[in-house]
Amino acid sequence: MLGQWPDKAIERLSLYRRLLANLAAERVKFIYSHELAQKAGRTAAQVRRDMMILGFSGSPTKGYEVARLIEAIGGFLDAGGLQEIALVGVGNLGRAILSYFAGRRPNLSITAAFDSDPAKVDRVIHGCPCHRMEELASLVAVKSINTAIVAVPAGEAQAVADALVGAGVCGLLNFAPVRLRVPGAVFVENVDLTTSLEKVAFFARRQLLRQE
Amino acid sequence: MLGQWPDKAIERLSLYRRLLANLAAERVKFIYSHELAQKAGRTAAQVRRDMMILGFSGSPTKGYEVARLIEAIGGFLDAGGLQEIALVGVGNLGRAILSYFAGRRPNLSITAAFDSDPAKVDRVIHGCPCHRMEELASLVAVKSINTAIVAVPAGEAQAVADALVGAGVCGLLNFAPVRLRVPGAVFVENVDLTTSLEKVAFFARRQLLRQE
DNA sequence: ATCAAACTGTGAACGGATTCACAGCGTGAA
DNA sequence: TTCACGCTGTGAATCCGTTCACAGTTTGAT
Repeated sequence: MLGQWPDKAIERLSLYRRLLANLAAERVKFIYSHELAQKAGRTAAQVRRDMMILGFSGSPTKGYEVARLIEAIGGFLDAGGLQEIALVGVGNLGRAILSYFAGRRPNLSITAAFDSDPAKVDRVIHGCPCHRMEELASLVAVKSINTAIVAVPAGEAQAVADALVGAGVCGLLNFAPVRLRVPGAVFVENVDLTTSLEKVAFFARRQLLRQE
Repeated sequence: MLGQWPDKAIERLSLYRRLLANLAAERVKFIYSHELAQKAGRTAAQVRRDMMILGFSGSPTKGYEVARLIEAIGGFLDAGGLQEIALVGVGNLGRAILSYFAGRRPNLSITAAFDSDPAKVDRVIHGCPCHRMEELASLVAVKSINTAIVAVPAGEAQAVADALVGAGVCGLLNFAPVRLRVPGAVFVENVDLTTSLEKVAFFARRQLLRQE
C-alpha cells in the first residue's frame, strides 16, 4: 500500500484477478505461486514478489487462498465504490469499447459518452447515453469523473485531452495515435494499435527468417 | 540490423515514423534529437540511442534529415513488399479494427477476415472479405500469411490461436483477455483493454488522493 | 515426537534499458 | 583562418524490474 507503484505490477494484479475469478468459478480454493505464474505467463518468483508488494500472505503448504486473494486485489485496485468513466468519440472504435466494457466490471463503468456528431448525441449506445461535446466539461465535473477514454481522430485528441483535464480528469486511456501533452499530475496510458500491429508484423517476419 | 532487438525500441521507431511523417507534411527537412524526443515523450539521449541501433546518422549542426530517416525506419520495419494480415473475429471489436486499419499503412493490410457467424461470412466488411472459419487454415497457408489478429471471445481464443499457428502464423496480436499458449517461435502481443482501463482508473484515483 | 518435503517470503544478484557526460565534429561568424 | 557554439555518437554509470537462492514455516507421515 505504500511506496511507488510500478505500473507493470498493477497490470499483473489485474490479470491475476481475472485468472483467479475463473478458478473460483471452478471451485478451486487454493493456488500455488507456480500455478498462478503458469497461467499468467510469469515466473513463480514474480508472483510471490507481487504478493509481497500487495501485502498478501499464503501458506507454505496450501498456497494462496483464492477467495481472499481476489478480495485483496479488489480492495487494492478498486475504488471505494463505483468509478464512473467518460468516453469521448463514439466512432467505430468508441462503440466497440462501449460494447466491450458494457457490464463487464461492476466497479468500472462508462456512464457518459460524448461525440461531436449530432447524429449520435442524445442516443443511448450499448447502454450509455451520448452527449454533445459542449456538455463535456459540466457533466464530467458534476459527476466528478476522474478517468476518461479518448477515442477520437488524431487531430482532435489534444483538444479533447485539454478539455478533459480542464474538467478535472486525471487519468486518460488514449487510443489516438498521438502523444498527448498533459500536466504531470495526469496519468496517460496509450493504446497504439498501429504500433502494436507493426511490432507483431516485424517480429513475425523475423521469426520466419530465423526458421529458414 | 544486427543483434537482439528490444521490442521497446521497435515501438519507438514506429512512433517516430508517424511523427516524422507529420513533420514531412509540414515541409520540415531536419530535426534535432531533442525535438523528436519532445514530440515522442522521450529523452534526447533515448532518441540518439535509437538512431544508433538503427544505424542512422545525423549532422551535428542540422540534426537528422527527416525524409531519409523516414526511409530508414521504413526499410527496417517494413517487409519487402505488402504484408498481409488475417483477422479472426468480426464482432464489434473486429469491425472497429478493420475500419481502423483500412488503408492506413500501405505495407500492412488486413486482407482476410474470419468469423463463425454465418450471417457475417461471404460479406465484405470495411473492404475486407469475411470467410468461414473452416477456410482459415487453407486460406492462411495459401496466402502465406504470417501475422494475425485475434479478436474473438476469451473462450475461443486458444482454439483460434492453435489453428492460426498450425496454419503457419508466427505473430499474433491478441485482444482476448487470455494468455495464449503458443510455441516459443511465435510472437504474441497482448492488447488487454480491461487491464489498461483498470490501470488508468487506479492511477487516476491515486492522483486524486495525492492532490488532496 | 521427529523428520522430510514443498512451499512461501525476501535479501541479494543480475541484466537490460535508460540516462549521463563528454569527446568529436561541422558550421557560421569574426 | 580561427574560434566558439551546439549538436551528434557513444562508453560508462545508473536505475529498476526480474530472477536467484535459501532460510523459515507448515503439514502430513512415521
